Amino acid sequence: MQVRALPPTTVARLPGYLRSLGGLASEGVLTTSSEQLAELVGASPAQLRKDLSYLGAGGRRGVGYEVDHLRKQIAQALGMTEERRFVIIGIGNLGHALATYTGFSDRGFVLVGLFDADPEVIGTTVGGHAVQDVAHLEDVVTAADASIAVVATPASVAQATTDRLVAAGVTGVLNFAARTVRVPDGVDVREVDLGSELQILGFHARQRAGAPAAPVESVEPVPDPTA
Amino acid sequence: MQVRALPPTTVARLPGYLRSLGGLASEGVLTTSSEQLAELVGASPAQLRKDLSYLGAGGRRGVGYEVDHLRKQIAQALGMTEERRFVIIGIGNLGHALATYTGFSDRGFVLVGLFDADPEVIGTTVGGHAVQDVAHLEDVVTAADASIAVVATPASVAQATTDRLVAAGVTGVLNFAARTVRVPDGVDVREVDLGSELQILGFHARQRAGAPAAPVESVEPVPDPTA
DNA sequence: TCATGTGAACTCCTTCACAGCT
DNA sequence: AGCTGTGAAGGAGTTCACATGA
Repeated sequence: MQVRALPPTTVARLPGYLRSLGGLASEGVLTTSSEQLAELVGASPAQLRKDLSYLGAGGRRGVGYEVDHLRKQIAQALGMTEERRFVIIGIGNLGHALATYTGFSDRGFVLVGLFDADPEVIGTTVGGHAVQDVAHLEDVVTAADASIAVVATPASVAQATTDRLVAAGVTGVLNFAARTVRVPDGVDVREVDLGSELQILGFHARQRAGAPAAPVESVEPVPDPTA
Repeated sequence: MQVRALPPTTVARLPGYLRSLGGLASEGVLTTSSEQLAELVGASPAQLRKDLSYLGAGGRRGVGYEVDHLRKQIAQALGMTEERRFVIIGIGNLGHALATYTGFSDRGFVLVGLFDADPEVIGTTVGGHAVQDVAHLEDVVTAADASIAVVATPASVAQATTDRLVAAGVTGVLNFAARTVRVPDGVDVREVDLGSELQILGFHARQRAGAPAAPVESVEPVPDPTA
């Protein structure tokens, strides 16, 4: 046996590892260490070794990891050995950018359909794909056997759209709509709310401005003046 | 005293709570319960109460939370009582979409500058803002007192751009570039890698296809056949 | 000698369950 | 009676530190 159960946190870090390994490979590096790779991805060497050990990564003690082998190993764990087809629903500003984003195809994902509900948008070509009427969503998802969908619709229709996608056989949803969507067990959702990301940064900016909240990691251990 | 220290996980959930509360408010709902709100955001009631208790949320036992008061409380915790100015660097497909994305201004963030290095892009107008030469980055960040930056540059210049931003006084960076950026203590980064998000979904898709890895949550508690 | 692999300690987060107000 | 607030229990993830093997 090789792989048992990967903690979700480990899975979430694997793409980053793979990215950095790709960088090393393109520089002609053949072997790396947990310390070097950790530095590149911004993690601790111990965490990296623990993560890789779940994969049965096959590092050599005293030597390190073979870059190429490690890449294959992670790619396999992430299911990149098979082709994954995906669709994008909602071709507004964000959907448009996502449709032309090279980061998806770079990683082996194949875009098989763009959909929108706006007659003005339907029929236009974006990134080499004609935008189709969202009414035909199920047909395409089924015919192309798409397992992943990117939802970039207005918040008001995000849930209904997701329900349709799931009914059509999609098992993974990347949701950019400003609304949390519910899915049945066995289906996976990742919520990406760009506004929330800024707000989280805003929280920390507030801390720095001297607001009464979370402990600010001061460089020097200042003695508590209230003590 | 009111607020002490918010766990990072709690901070990350607050924007979602705020979003759902906004929905309730627009429906004219005056009071809510941890159970109702938890259902909306997809969390457990206990977690919600715990999170809100860190804020000194002021729910009434036997009654619930006053929607309007709670919104103010969370908004304050997130530093939304002050205006936050931000800039976007890299006006490619993604940067373009981000510049016209309404989710930022909806939440009180004020865009004060767009930057790019491409002469073809510099001078064009996107979302009512003229794209400026990235050479002038520091001037604008300083003059407008921008505390947050959105990095949507090619990976190759993401680190250098971030360094410049930090030197100019930015304390929060939202990084979309396909490379992890390093920042000094006291500066906050959030990495959003869209390709990674799909890959994480790809992992789970692979599980479902019957791959030898993580435990699939089966609907029925199947007895272990190896026992 | 060197860097991995890994049990164990530790820290953090979540869930539980009920006391405490309204 | 009802729902929050919260110690305490439980679970998960991270870090430590060293045995292990090249």
